[in-house]
Amino acid sequence: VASSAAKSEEVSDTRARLIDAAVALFIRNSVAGTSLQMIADELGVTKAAIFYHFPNREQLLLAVMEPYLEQIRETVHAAERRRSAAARADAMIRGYAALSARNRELGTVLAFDAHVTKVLSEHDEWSSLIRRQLALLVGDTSDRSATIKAHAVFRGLAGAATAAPDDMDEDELRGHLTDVGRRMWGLRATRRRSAPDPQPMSRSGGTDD
Amino acid sequence: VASSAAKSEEVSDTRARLIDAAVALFIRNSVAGTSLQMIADELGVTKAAIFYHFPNREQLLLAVMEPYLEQIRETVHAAERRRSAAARADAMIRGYAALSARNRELGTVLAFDAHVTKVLSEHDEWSSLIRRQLALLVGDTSDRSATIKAHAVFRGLAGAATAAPDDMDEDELRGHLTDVGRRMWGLRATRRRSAPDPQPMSRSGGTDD
Amino acid sequence: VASSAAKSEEVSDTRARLIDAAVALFIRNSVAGTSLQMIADELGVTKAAIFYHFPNREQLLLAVMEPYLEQIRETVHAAERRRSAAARADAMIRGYAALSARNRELGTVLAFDAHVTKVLSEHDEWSSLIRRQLALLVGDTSDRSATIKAHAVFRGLAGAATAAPDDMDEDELRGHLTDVGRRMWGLRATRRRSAPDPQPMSRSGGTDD
Amino acid sequence: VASSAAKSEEVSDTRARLIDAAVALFIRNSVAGTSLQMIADELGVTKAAIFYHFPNREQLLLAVMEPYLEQIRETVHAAERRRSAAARADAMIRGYAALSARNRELGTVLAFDAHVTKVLSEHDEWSSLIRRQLALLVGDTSDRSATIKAHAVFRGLAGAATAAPDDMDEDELRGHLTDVGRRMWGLRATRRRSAPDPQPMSRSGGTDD
DNA sequence: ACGTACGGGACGACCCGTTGAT
DNA sequence: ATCAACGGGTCGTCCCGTACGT
Repeated sequence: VASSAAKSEEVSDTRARLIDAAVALFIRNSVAGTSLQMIADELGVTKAAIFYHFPNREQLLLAVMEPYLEQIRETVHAAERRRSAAARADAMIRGYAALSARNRELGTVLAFDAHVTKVLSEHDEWSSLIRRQLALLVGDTSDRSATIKAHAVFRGLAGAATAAPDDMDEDELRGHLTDVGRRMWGLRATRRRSAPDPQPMSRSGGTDD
Repeated sequence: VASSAAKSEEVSDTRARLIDAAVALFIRNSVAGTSLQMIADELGVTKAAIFYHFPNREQLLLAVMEPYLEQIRETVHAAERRRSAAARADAMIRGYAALSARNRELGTVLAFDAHVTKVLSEHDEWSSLIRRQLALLVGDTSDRSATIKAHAVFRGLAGAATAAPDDMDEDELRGHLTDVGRRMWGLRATRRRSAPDPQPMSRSGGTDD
Repeated sequence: VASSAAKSEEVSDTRARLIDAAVALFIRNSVAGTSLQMIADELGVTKAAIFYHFPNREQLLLAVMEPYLEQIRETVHAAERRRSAAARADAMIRGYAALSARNRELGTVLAFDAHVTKVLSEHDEWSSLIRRQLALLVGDTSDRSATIKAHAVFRGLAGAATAAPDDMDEDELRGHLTDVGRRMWGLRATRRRSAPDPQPMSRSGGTDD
Repeated sequence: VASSAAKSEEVSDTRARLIDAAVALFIRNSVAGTSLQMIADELGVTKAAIFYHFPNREQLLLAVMEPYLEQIRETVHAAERRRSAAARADAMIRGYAALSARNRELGTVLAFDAHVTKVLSEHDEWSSLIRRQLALLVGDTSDRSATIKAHAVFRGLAGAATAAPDDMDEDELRGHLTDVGRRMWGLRATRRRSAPDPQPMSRSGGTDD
């Protein structure tokens, strides 16, 4: 059992390290600017090693995105369980802020890369996830400005995360992002860790406090 | 005179059409995903024709971005002439909203493409322009959240522009964007629900108050 | 052991055959006139195969030149060990004659090709080797004609080697070249008419006296 | 008449300047390393101007070589008029030395460039000229070493010319080259402008004294 | 006598992916 | 589980030459 476990750890070790190397290079050079050769070189292996663990380039990209998309999935699921539309929106904003704060660099790369967007749109599961994520803010009203505002929230939060100074920790960053996101959406902002806002608001806790 | 004018139109015709084709393809396939061969094919010419009009790929990209960057330059110049910090920030937000509304699709591509960002950072004039654009919002206060908020504004507005429905005209879109931008920045939003601008405007509005 | 040896022979086979093909084509078409496609076609492989064995065209060229440059290095080292200036000059002349006779065709190509000269001048090791080769004849006297004479020797010997009739063997050619070289330099010519060397030699003679 | 003369001067002016520019670039970058575009740029004209004056690249190359080949032709003609074989050889050596000294840089480029050699070999007039040039030294004897020596002379003299220090004037250089050439061929050298050799030798003056 | 605008075809350098051996 | 070796294709760049205008 021990040797088998050790073996399977080793087995998946290279796979995990390949993903890590890919992440690092995606951040440095963007997705399109990173070749399989560069990833292999980063680990000191050959390209063939990559093709052993992944059938092709796209599957490697998907594997890189998986943890990030999983976080989105959880956030969407949690938000969808809220009862009021306002609570759903607030949960989504807080969740997306937390998610962006947690994946400071990779998040921006994945959120804005054209190739990533295209790949996601071709996988039904992911594209429907994106739609549900949007629907949590927009609702099903045909408010002409809602879609625009919702996009502004998502792109704004994702884009702002990379701009954070290096010495700002994840919690503070998440606080700021939640703040901006709520304000964009028309909610009043709660200042975390500072003097709490006395005004009552649609309280719908979960990830905060 | 007529023939001369006709000639000079013809002369720059291919060059202009090359830029148009590049714009269209950049929007469809992103910058990195567009090869010179694709652009040439779009016009039914060979790659050699491209190299006659542009010394290399980067210069073609720069020519594509020029009009967009020129709009940014004008907006920054206009905003910098305001006296109070709040007026400068508001002018910048309104200007960027107008700019994003005017260049609905190309703007998003240029604003988020990693390769574009890199090319711009290598040209001193453009990189300093980007810095000034940011400084108009941030000022020189060392507010830890200001930079984050400013990035959220720019990325949010640029990202939201593409999401607008096709039948929404430029003015309405600009109104919505200005709205979100102002709210993000903590200013009160005016003129919601697309109340039409009463003031006459030279271009399609934005830099005046 | 046998299979391992056979394998390691096979392993470097294509690489060696690429160099051979390059040598043959360099002789026929000069260095500048030989493209990677031509070399690949000669072996029935694709350009990609070349790029697997060499990182770029220049490294292939360097690999082609290496054995030739190694011979120059040995000759220079041997000549520098002589005590008197006259002995050093004579050793260099005899060595260069032997070297030119041994590399009848490739030597001429490499010695005169402008691109080769440029590449060598960019590698410190090679350029200093060329300088030392020259210094062995010129010494550090400021004789105005010495440099000219030395160049005449090197270019003359290298250029004359290709002119040898096909049925002339290496030893006879070397004898003639040594002869001319010595006479150019003002030394008395010995062993004309191809009197065979009585001394035993490791390779095909040249650096011994 | 005056305007016509002025016109035809202007006419051929560009042609001559094109040749000069080509010569300068051939010296700097070798023949193969010089494109028509580079030549056009050097003069500030377009490639079309080149194609007006020369039907193609090869004809331009031929025009560049013409003056140089003309000098060879004269030298060969003069040498062929001598009666004894020794006199012909000496005349050829002196002539080639003078020629190499006069065309210090271009001579080396043309004498060693593989492409030039190939082009010359395709034009009967030039290839026969080269043969006659060689025959003047070799004679028609089938001396196995003669051809080799003759090549050494020509390549040696041409190659040595470029090595001359910049402050050495043409006359001195010619003297040195004549010296080496004669010594290679087995003749005793005459020191020009220095103390003349007292020994008698096959005197066959012409271009010297 | 020369410029404008372009075609057609190379070139070196990468790319992703596959095959067989170990 | 990994490597050596290679195919097939595309990229940006540069080449020579040409048609047409003035």
